[in-house]
Order: sequence, then C-alpha cells, then structure tokens
Amino acid sequence: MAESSYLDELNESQRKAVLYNDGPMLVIAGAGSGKTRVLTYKIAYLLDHGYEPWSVLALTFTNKAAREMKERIARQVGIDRARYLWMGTFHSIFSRILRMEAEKIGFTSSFTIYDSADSKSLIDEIVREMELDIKDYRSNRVLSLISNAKNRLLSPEDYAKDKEQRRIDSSHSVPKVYEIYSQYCIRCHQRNVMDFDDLLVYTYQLFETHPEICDYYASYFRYILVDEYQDTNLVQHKLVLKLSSKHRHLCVVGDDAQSIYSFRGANIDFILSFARERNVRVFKLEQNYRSTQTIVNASNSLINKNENQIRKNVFSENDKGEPLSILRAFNDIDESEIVANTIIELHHKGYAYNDFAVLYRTNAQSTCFENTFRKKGVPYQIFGGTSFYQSKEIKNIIAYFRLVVNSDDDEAFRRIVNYPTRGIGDTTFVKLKNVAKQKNVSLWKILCGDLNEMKLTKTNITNLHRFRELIESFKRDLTVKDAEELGHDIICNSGIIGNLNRGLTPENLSQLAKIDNLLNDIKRFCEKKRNDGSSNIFLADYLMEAALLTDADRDDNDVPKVMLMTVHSAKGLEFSNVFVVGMEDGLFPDVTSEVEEERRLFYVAITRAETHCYLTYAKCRYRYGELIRCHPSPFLKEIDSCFRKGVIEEQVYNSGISQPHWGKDKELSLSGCSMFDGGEMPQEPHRFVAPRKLRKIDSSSVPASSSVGQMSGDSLEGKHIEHERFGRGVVEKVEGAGDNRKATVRFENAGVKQLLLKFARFKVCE
DNA sequence: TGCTCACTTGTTTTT
DNA sequence: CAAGTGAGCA
Repeated sequence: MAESSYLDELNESQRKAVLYNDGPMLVIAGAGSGKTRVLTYKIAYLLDHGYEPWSVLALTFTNKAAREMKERIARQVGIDRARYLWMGTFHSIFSRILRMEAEKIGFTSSFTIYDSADSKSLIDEIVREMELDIKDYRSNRVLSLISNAKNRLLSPEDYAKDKEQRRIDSSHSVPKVYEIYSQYCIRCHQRNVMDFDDLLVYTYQLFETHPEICDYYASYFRYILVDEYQDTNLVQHKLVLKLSSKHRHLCVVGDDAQSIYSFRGANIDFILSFARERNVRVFKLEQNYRSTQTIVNASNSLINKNENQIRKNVFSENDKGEPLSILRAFNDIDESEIVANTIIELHHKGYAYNDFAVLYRTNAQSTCFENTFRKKGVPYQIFGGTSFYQSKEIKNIIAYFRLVVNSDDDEAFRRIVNYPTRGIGDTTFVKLKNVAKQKNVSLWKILCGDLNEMKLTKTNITNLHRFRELIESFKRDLTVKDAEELGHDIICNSGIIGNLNRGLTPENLSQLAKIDNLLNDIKRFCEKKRNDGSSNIFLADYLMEAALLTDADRDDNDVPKVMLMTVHSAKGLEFSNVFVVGMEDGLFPDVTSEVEEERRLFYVAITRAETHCYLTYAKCRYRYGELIRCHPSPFLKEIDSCFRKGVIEEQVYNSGISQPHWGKDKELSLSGCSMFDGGEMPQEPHRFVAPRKLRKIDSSSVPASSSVGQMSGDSLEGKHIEHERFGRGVVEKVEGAGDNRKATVRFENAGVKQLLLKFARFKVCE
C-alpha cells in the first residue's frame, strides 16, 4: 500500500533494479551503494505483488545479514508476512532442507554438524589408522584439500580418478589424500554427521539423485535472490541454477571488487560469466551513500590497479571529507596504543565507542589491541578468532547436546566421555574404539552392547554404564522437554557445574558466566521460535542452528564497544571510523596470497569507513615469538597521494633478504632477523620473557590468593598434618571435590606441595 | 588414572 | 607466543 513511499527512497538505478522482475538479473553493486536497500525493497515489492512469503528464497552470506534484512522487510510489510520468508545463509537454508529429506540420502534427520575442529580430529584418526606420516598429512592441509574437492563437486571417486589432482598430491608428498577423503566421507556417513561443505554437497546430490525433490523445491521457490554473489563457489552456484531453473526468477547481487573468498573456492568468474549470459539483465549501482568523497576516491584509485574486474564508476555526493591518515608505529604494541589514543581523543569529541572498528588481516593481531584497550579502559568486542562457540567449555556442552541428539557422533562421544572426569581414561577409551572400529559401528553402539567381551575392570564397566545411563536419561527427554529445559538439565546433571562450583577461581567464574550465556542463548532461541509460531522447540532444533552460528550473530548490544575483527568478517558492515592496522608488506598483502585478491580485501577494508579511515603500520612486530622488521605495505602507495596524508617514506633495505620471512626455512629466517634485529633495536621491557624457572617457582610456591574455605565445608584447612614422606606441615588450602580434592600444604622441611587427597598418605595432628 | 611439565609445532582469511 | 602433544609423579 505504501508502495510509492518506499520507491521514493530509491535512486533511479536502484528503483529500476527493484522494479524489474521478468527474468534473471544481476545487480553489480559498488561498495556502499545501497544493495541491501535494493534487496529489502525488492522483496517487499514482491510480497506486495502477489508473491507469498514462503515462495521467496533469499540467500545471504551471514546469518546476521539475513536477520537484519528480515527485520527491515518486516517493517515494510509486517512481521506476519516477513517471518515466512526463506532467508538465511546457504548453509542454514540447506541444512533445513536436508533435515527434512535426510532419509533419502541415508542420513537421519537428527544428523549433527561437524565444525572444522571435529573434521580435523577425524582426519587425524584416519591418518593414524592408515599409518601415514602425520607430518606430511597434517589435518589442516588434508582438510583444505578435501574441502576444495567438495566445493568443486569432486566426489572421492572423482578425486581418485582425477589424474592431475593425483599427480599434484604426489608431488606434494601426500599421494594418499584420495583415500583419506574416501574414508572421511564413509566415517561421517556412519556417524550421521555432516561438515559445513557437506550441507551444500549433499543437497546437490539429493537434487541430482532425486529429480522429483529438486523439481519440488524449484517449483516451490518462485523467486530467488542471492546476496554477495561474488563469493559463491561452484556448489553454491550450481545449487542456485538448479533451484531457479523452473521459474527463472533469479536476482543475484554482488560486487566483483569485493570478492575475497577464493580460498574457499569462491570464483569471481561466476559473477563475470553471469553478466555475459543471454537474457540476463545487468544493473549497476554506482552511487556510494556511505563514505566521504575522499574515501570513495581513494578506494577507486586503489582498486583500479586490478586488471581483472568489471569497470565501474563508484562516486559519492557526500562531504568531501578528510584524507586517509597513515600512521606509523614503532612496534605492534605502539601501534595499538596509537589506535587507542586516537579513539579516546575522538571519543572525547563526541563519537561513541561503537563508531569505531579496528580491522586486521589475521586474528592473531587482535591480542595486542585487546591488552592495550583493556589497559586504557576502552570498551571493545572481538569477533571471530577463539570465539564464544569455540571455547572449550561451550564446545564440551554442545558435545553433550550432540551426543544426546545423535549418539553416533563419535567426536562428541570422545570429547565428553571423560569430561568431567568420571574414571574412563585413555586405556578404556582405546579399547572401546578398537572394538568399534573392528565392528564398524559407533562408539555409542559398543557402549550399549555387551561390555563384558572387553577386558575391562569392574569399576570400568560400572563407570561406562553410568555414563550410558546418564546420556540415555537425557535422550528420553529429547521430544518431551523443550530445548531450554533439556539443555538446562544436561548442564546441571552432567557434572560440569559441580566441577566448576568447587572453587571460586577467576577461570571457573568466567566459565560459569559462559555457561550462563549459553543458557541465555538457548532461551532466546526458544523465545524467537515461539514468536515465529513454532510450538515444540527441541534441543535438536537449537543444535542445528547453533552449529552454524558465529559470534557475529550473537547480539550483544548492551554497551557501545569498539569492534575488533578481521577484514573478512567486516564485509557488509560499516563504521564511522575505521582503523586498518598492520599495513605491512608480507602481512597485508599476505605473502602467500594472490595480490589482486589482497587488494580487493584492502578495498573492502577502506570502504567500510564513513568518515575517517586510518591506516597504520609498525616498523617491527612480534611474529612466531620473534621480533621481525617490517616495511610498509605497497598498497599504501597505491592510494593516490592526494587522498592520503602521512608517512611512508621508508628506504628499501636491499640486502637480498627483502621480506620478513617466516617460511619453512628456519635458518634463512633466523639469519634475516638477526641481521636487522641486532642489539640496536630497543625493546619494550615487558617483552623480555622471564626465565622459565622463575615462572615455575612463582606459580607453585605462592598459594593462590582466593581461598573461600567454608563453601567446601572442609575442616582440613589450617590443620597441622604429618605426611609419610614430607613430614610435618600446615594445610593452607583445600580445593576440588570428590577424587579431585587436593590440598596445598606448606611443609616444614619439604616446601609447599599440592597433595591429591585421594592418594596422599598423611595423618592430621591435633 | 590424571595432571603437570617440557617439548614441538605452526599462522591467513570462514560458513 | 600460543596451543597442542607426549613422559613422570601423586
């Protein structure tokens, strides 16, 4: 009804892109040109013109983008219609479809999802079993080969037959990858698990082997929209083509200049060739509404250095703005201090902390900023890296969930069978594993079978039975209790909480806080689903979603905070003031990557900024625990000099060792460093690492300060004891519970010792 | 059985 | 400088 009102908010080219709906189309959207606006309005327009919400499929790059877009559409057309849109990432949409169709490809609907840590662990297991050299077949490397194969839709059989691939693998001394790949798929299938890539590959396979299902969805989705098309890979591309084959109402949006995921199989050619396709209408959005003219011009001057691109003329009619500031720091710590100080200064001038983002090339760079920001009291939030969902405690709890939902998930089994410790150690586990392997079934199936066949002690068997009973008690509630209740039960009854409650150490407190966070997360999930009209929300539902969540998806909008993240995760976001840090040769651009892609990445970084953009580099920085000498990034000079200000003088050191070097050849890199580092490089005092021995004495001889004795109800503290070997001493502290209870005792002659009460031989003196 | 200590090992980027 | 993996002691 308010159609004209929103169409009025669009410029000419945006409006054309919204109104054209007669066939496949491509929107080339320059940075900040309002493509999200086009997508939202287009969907709103479709809903106002006869499309039912559930017949519209919109694929986004992140969950957050999907959520925000949905909210914006809801504002246009009302939540009652917006909620039924199919909107989400490739992964989440297809996991939804796969859950409904799992049986058709030999999975069950309760399949669980492996993250890359799980995948790597499985690969390690296979490599060990095949008795291959773990040094050649590092899980990282193997996984990325497998992942690449999947993204190119190469099955294990295809891979084995691919002469070229096999030749390459052989020359890289990993000739058996094809066999690992094959085993890997078999195992995943056996365990009823899928990894991230599988979610796409199996959907594709499902459509291939069951044309009627493919037809069904292709008819069901009457209009398909895909955001960030420049970052799709082959599977995604083919899935989109399949799904849009019936109605041919397809709208893809992207910007070749922002293609930054080739390492994940994204291929810029899909968008380029799509543009050349007959019958495809191409629209260009070139007016940037986000940034100052200077920022837009600066980024244009940079990206023009790329050969391979669709030429476009991105312009801004905003304020002219200030030149990009280039700042030089002495080292990485100095860099973080400069950034912090600048932020504080601008904060005093009225910017909120969430008006700032610090963008870096690698996650490892965040630590320095964290420390400095904490020290200076600048509130910050880190995205990615060792995130909330990846922290051990959370992963372990999720592993409980997984094992309860899908008991064949051996990786989940492995993680928690002895967490918290319940007397099922390595030896027992290995026995279980061997039998499982021999019988070709999951660990859980063995656990449920006859344990007496194995050479296990009585206690072992009791412990195993107890574990089994624990998990089974949760399983009984899978479809009885909702996710919130069952999740709560699991956390409380699995022994994790009790384990943490035993001592109020800071670590335990932070873990408890994390667990609390997780519970809130589940609660929010349930509330959201209930709002969306679902009635039964089970743990399996939560799990499916949680597996695909990243911390960018967690809404944490309490206090304004400075955002710290990689350039990759900043894609699609915008900030008033952006600091692109670590602008050094070899770091950004990264040595191992393709220059044009790195340049696009830098382009993405700069174009996040609305008003101020700072580019910083350090003269030296710690890498690998070693101080290395750095040179400014060549990208800095590629920005036309009239759009930037500040230092990049820097004479070239031509000694044959041109780059900071952290390649394989250790000797070379050492000699490279010693040459530059010499003695003349002043170092921060706190960078000098205390000798190991000192540290050791520190931590073991000084008892931790917090000793809240009462809560354990223990009467041992302060008592004098006599130990079999160490003689007389005073108990300073007791912590832990059950078998893990230990006492810190200061002995008269033997110093301070920690005694495990289960083992220690002593008597209490009155 | 399990934790602590020492050692090796390695760094893009993410759903 | 991590984080993760393998040998001694309680």
